Amino acid sequence: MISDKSTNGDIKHLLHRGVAEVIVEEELTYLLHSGRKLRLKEGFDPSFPDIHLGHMVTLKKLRQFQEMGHQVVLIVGDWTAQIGDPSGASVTRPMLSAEQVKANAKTYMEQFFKIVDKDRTEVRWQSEWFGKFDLGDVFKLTSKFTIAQLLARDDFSKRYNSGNPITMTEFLYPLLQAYDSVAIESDVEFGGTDQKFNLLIGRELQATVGQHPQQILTVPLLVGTDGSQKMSKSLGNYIGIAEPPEQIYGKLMSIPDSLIMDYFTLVTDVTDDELEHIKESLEQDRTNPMELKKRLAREVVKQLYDNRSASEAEGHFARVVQNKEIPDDIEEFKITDTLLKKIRISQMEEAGGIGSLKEVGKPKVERAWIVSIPLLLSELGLAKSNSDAKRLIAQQSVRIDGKTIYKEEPRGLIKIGSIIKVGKRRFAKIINSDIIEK
RNA sequence: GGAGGGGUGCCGGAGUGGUUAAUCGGAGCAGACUGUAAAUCUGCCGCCUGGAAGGGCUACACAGGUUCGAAUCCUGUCCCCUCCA
Repeated sequence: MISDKSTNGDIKHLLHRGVAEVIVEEELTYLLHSGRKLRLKEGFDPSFPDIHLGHMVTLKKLRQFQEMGHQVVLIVGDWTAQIGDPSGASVTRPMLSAEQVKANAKTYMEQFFKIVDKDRTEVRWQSEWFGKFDLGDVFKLTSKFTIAQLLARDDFSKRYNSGNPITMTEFLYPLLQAYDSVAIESDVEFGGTDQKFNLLIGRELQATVGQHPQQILTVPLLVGTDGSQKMSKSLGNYIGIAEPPEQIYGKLMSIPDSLIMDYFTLVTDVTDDELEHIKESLEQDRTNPMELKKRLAREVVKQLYDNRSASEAEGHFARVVQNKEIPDDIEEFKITDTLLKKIRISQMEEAGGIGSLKEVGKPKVERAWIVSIPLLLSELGLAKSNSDAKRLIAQQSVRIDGKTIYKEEPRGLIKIGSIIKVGKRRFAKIINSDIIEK
């Protein structure tokens, strides 16, 4: 049963904070007052399994609805994923195999339930209904829409007019999504503003089969860390909610100032009053925006992890980034005979003779090797290739145990515990091999 | 079915026989400046080799061919787009 504790104020806040548009607002407001348990539809394509902060905006909204007693219906788009959502795309997307889809869905849901309440979620797979679809059903579905209707959509018409291909399956995509709404008898569907078209088609289809058309709630698209395009995995400007706290914190610190307000509004729970304060201090230049970003980063990490992780991430940031100290969780690489062979040990008398790995394997044996630094970097993945490594060295951005490597002398001394630093942020540590290789 | 246009490096997009690893822009990387912000400036930006100068290899849809020499010309194949039907 739905609690009727929710006041008008609550509902207003629910329908406005972090919301782009509600269709139809009066109707949804009415439904929320009605005491009925609403079915909230959220679909996803398991094509990219990682959820990022951009998705989080919708998920937070779902959570808020859940807290008022409503039911989320999560639809796994195992059919539509094979088509690829054409929304906002300027090119046709590649199709996915069924296995990929399954694996992705699993990962997705693990992340999904970090934010959405699992107990108030019903998970449905599209294949439940589309698995049974035959050509007759396809005819029935497609005959309800016209090409003109589909071309009304902005990204389709743009592509069409600029001579880019649109496949028939892409045209089908919105119809399938719409059918999902019918299949689960959705009351409200959620999505980013770029989904508006698809969501509206859902309303139309529901109406034609005699269902009450779903309400639509769209959320603004979060701009990615690059500050210009919407956050998306393929653009590489995203912050994944499953990333480690320091990563999330660090990435948030790197967003441009112009996005601070958006991020606070969309992905944190700071109160509207606080939002107002933040806005003012930004406008009046009262606070160093960096401080506001720290607050933001803390808030987000706190939500995704906990308070402690947030403080730790902050400490990490202060030490490593601001004071340029060496991080404590550097990636470690075992030194092995195979590795040494690859990076060419030059026999080294001055360091007291070069050890073979047999000796290295024994703990406490102090050994050092002179190795080719370019080879070392590419072997350890700190550079893309040998040539790349050489360029990095030429730019004097490679340091081993604090000593800069110069291109005139691209060899260097490494030993157990050596710290290799490339650029400002890439680190690696050499550790002993506990397995003695042949 | 007919007519026309096109496929170049991560992306966009020049280049129509040699001086082209291929103009330029974007992205990316490194450096300066900073607040891991913006803006700006500098360098790099196929792979291998060399401390460097340099050398080698691979590359302009694919496969052949012409030529001393081809991203550029010819033939075939594949793919894409537009218009007409």
